[in-house]
Amino acid sequence: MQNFNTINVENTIQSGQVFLWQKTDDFWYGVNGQNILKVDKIGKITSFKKNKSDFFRNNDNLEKIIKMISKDSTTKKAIKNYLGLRLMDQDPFQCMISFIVSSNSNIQKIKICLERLSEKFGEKVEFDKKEFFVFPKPETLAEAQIKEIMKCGTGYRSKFIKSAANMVVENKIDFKKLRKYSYSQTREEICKVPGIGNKVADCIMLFSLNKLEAFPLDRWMIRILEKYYSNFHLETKTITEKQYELLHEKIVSYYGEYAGYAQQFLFKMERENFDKKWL
DNA sequence: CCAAGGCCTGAATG
DNA sequence: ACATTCAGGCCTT
Repeated sequence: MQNFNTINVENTIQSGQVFLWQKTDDFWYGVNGQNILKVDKIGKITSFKKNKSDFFRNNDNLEKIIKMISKDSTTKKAIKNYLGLRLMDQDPFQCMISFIVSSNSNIQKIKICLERLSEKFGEKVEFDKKEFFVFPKPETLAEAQIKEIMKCGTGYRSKFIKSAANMVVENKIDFKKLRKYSYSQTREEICKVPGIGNKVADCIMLFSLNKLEAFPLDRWMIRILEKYYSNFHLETKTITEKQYELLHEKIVSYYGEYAGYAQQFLFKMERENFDKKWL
């Protein structure tokens, strides 16, 4: 019996939100900041450290949300096929670095870069008789040489990583505050970080700052919207900042305050149709 | 405000 | 083989 409270762990982890996850036996293990999470097939979490966060957002009213975003046959189909897909509430620093790294890249490479960063700058821990590297702390990356960060394969994004970490250390980016800010206030703040534009900002907000109206518009989402919808398209050839904002406003007025969930269902469906790899 | 080019890197393409 | 293109953007001109 599927109901709205059932979590499809497989689909959730394999939906482009997280990168440092692997499956061993019947469990998924993942790095979440300074913590390691172990998830069974129904989404029950045990962890290396105390885990007080609602990682799978069980407090969201999925029945209400799904009712609200079920606006058309395309969305309904995506929801029907991938019921149990959740948004995750990640460690914000790891999420921020992850999506800075993601720009102009692909999932496989992002994963490798993040693994190397963790190995090089994160602490080695043992959990459940296995070894893991937790995600680097902001201080560590802030103090790291750009040259050394570059060795992880992050290329021109390396200097962004360092200064982003530095802004967190200096409290210019305060995730606790941002979590309480509105969507637009938060976006304004995190877009001050070099390497964070509209798309990366939306990912960080949706996946780690509790901003469910965030709707990341990457190349895939633009393609999806143009394929299935007649009124969601860009007026320009390239994704300019203005056009991004206009399209985002249209989307939110269409789907409502939980638009981010709609994005995740659509993205998952279309990428599966094209048989893209997730991790 | 928009278009165009550059950018690390590695896999895919010709 | 080897060159070119492209990939889940961002920044500068």
